[in-house]
Amino acid sequence: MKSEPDVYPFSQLVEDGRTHWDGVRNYQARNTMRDDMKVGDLVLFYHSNTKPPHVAGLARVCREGYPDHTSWDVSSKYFDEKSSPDNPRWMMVDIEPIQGFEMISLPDLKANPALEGMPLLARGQRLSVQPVDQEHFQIVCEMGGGLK
DNA sequence: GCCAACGTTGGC
DNA sequence: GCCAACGTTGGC
Repeated sequence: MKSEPDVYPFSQLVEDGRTHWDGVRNYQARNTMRDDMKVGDLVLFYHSNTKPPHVAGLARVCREGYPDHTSWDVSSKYFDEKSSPDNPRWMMVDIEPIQGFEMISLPDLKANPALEGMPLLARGQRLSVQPVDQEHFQIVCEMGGGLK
C-alpha cells in the first residue's frame, strides 16, 4: 500500500496504532481491498512521491473491506456524489503497524534481480494498492533487515 | 518542473 | 462503442 509521507507516513500509523485506508478511488485498487485482503494479511507500507521512494515498514490487515464513508462526506476531498451509504462505491480496509524497516529504496528494489516481475517495479504502474508475490514479499522483508 | 503512463469523461 | 481531451500519479 502506497502513501505519500507528507500525507500519512508509516510513523503516523505507528503513532495511531491502526488506521482505515480511506480515499482510494481506483477500481482495481478497490477490488484488491474488497476481494483479496483478509484479516492477518501482511502489507508492505510504501512511501511514494518522496526522495527516494521506499518501503518504510510492515503492517497487517486488521479489518476486511467495508464501505469508505468519506465517499459520501461532502466535506471530504474524497467525496463522490455517486456513492452513498445505501450504495457505496468505494471500499477500505483497516491496517495496523507491525514494524519499521531499514530504508528499502526503490533503486535498491529495482537493482535486485530476485524482484524481477514485481508489480510495483513495472513501468507506469500507479496503483496505490497492489498485490505482492509471497516470494517477493519475503525478499523485501529481508532487504529491510528481516522480521523482528 | 517535466513528462510518461494511464484512468476517466463525454461528445459523437 | 470509439476516441480525444483532460486529470492524476509519481518517478526522475
